[in-house]
Amino acid sequence: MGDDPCVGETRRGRPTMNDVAAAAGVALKTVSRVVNNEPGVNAATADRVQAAIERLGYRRNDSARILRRGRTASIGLVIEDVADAFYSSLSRAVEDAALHHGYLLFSGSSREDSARERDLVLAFCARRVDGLIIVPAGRDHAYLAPEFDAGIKAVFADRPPGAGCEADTVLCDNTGGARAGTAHLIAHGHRRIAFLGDSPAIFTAAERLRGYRQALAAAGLPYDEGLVVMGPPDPARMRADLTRLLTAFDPPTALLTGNGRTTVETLRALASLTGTADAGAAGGLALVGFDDFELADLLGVTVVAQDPTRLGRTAADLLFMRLSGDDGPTSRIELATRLIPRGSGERPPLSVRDRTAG
Amino acid sequence: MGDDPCVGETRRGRPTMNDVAAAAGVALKTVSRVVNNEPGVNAATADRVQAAIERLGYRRNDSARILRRGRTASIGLVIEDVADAFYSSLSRAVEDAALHHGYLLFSGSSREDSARERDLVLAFCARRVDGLIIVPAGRDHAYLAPEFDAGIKAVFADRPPGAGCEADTVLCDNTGGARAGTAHLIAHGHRRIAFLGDSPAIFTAAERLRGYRQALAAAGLPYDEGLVVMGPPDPARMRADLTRLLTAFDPPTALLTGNGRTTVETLRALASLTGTADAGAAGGLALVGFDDFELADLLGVTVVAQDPTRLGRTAADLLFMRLSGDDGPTSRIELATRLIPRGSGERPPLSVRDRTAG
DNA sequence: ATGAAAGCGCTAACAT
DNA sequence: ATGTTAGCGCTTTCAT
Repeated sequence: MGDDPCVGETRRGRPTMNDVAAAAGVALKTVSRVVNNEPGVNAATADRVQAAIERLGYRRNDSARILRRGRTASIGLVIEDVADAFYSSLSRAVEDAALHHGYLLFSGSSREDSARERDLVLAFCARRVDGLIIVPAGRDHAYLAPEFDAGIKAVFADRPPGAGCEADTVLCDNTGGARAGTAHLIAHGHRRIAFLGDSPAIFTAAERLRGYRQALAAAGLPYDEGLVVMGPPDPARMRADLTRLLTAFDPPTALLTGNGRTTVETLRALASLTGTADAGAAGGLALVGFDDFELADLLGVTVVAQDPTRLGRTAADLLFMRLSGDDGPTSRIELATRLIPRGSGERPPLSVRDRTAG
Repeated sequence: MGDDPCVGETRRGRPTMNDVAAAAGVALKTVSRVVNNEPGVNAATADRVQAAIERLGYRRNDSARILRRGRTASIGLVIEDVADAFYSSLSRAVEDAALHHGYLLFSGSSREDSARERDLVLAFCARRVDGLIIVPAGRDHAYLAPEFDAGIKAVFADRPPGAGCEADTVLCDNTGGARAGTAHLIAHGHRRIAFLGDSPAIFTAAERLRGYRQALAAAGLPYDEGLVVMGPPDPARMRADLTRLLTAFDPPTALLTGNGRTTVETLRALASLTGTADAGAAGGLALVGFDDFELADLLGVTVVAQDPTRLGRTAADLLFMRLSGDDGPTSRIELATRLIPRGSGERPPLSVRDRTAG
């Protein structure tokens, strides 16, 4: 003690392998071997090095390691909003997979802003993530071309990449799910079914609208634009739209809501409009929600359930296959949805009930 | 075309500043200046460099930059579980703050596992994050000492650090909230109030139990261990415990549930036990939940609301103050809770209602 | 089993 | 306004 190393211990912000080597009286490379569990180090030497590491509080600087090795063992995840239950479940699934493969995760929310999506992706690329899982906000992914050239792997989740961008994609069966939900309402006697969707610029919203129309067409029902409301799930806007719908001359007897937040806001609006606390039955309207949500079971809300966990896991699996060298053609997977009847979607139209009841 | 740079364009995984410099016919440093928007570059030169950057698809390698500069402009966030609404709201607030300050965010979930908490934190430190926001799973943070020595800043959120670890901390007023919730039930005539909390090893669960006891004591009510059930919110276990509680000789007339998941699982269990869909009123029991949750308004559930967004924002503010040089004494902030009456907590005891009704 | 030297791609300090 | 040089902390390659 008292020699050079001691000075080194407080000198810079952090001790380096050099400091550890000096403290342990070995060469830099030996420290590297110990830190990385490489074979070919005498047990006694290794112990000495380990002791120095602990004494100095040494931690390997991964920036330097990454710079040298070229691989970062990290992936980037861009979603729409962590605070949304759908995406937080997806995040968790991706996180689990990353953990399992020994990868670290960068994550960020695009807030449905394509510039922000790009900035996040490029920031992650600047950190040289090995791969990306992207829920795209934008429809132009030309900015990814240099990254792909550089060997970065990307998987798109929930929404496909923009035209011209070839990449693995995992989607939910949006049209099929919306078709099934609509058909379910039709099967229960509804003829005037309103669709309350998110902003039509969002891929999933447009696809679900398509499924709704397909189901109407398949049943020979007319498509009435007056029954379709698309837009971000703003409570005030939705209340106004619902009021308009329900007080119209020929109001809908059933609603199909386009995503979790829309469903929840619809339930709120109905509760306040009809003054009833029993949201599931509000106004006697039938309701099927696209996307399951916490407590939908207690509220008795019939839903077309997606599986965000499976979505995340599938996307991660695909990505890690690419990262382990898979070079096959890109795949596009569509995950099935599942209709869960809980009461709100099985009510017959009010008029029919009136007739049978009266 | 056809000259050296073209070879360079496909040679390595990624073009470097050197490649750009060669392609633009300038020196490395000039490229650096352009990339980093440093002043002192002729507009024409800058354009030439910019063109080369775009042509080659150059992106700065942040690992190299970080290695050289020593600052990473990134922070690490360790929470308990992204898929939990409380923590995903907190995450989003931290993410917003990080974005606002131009920082990138590493995040990970500890799953209530202290080893995993430590691994995540140390992995983030190996990436040389500038700061950390930690919702600790463990109670020993000695492993952070070398990181603190190295100048890493950490803020603890939702739960305090282990003994001997001095760091900024932001908590909710757990005891005060639980006290208020319990007092609310007592004020509505309840004398036998059960407490359903999470595992007692969790700081917040223990604090809330403390608040519950304080309120009982303040009202001169006895503490009955038979009315207290602590444990992770496993549906089956909770059903069994609730059944036992409610079929006991002297059952509680009110419940205080210890966190969001516990509240939700309690509602589920009550709904299935009493066979009623009206979860809020299930069994005629009064109920106050600690922590607000989506749709609690529709279900009419009275809660003691925390503010996870504010928690995250406050923690981030504290961290960024430290990162910008604040070196004052560590602070410990307690955020107030808010009791939101929605019906379930205002019901008088069943026996009293029987008496007045009959 | 151990070590010396080179260099990953960048920025900081110092020329010119 | 532009260029040169050194070196961040590590891994790789090649000795010994």
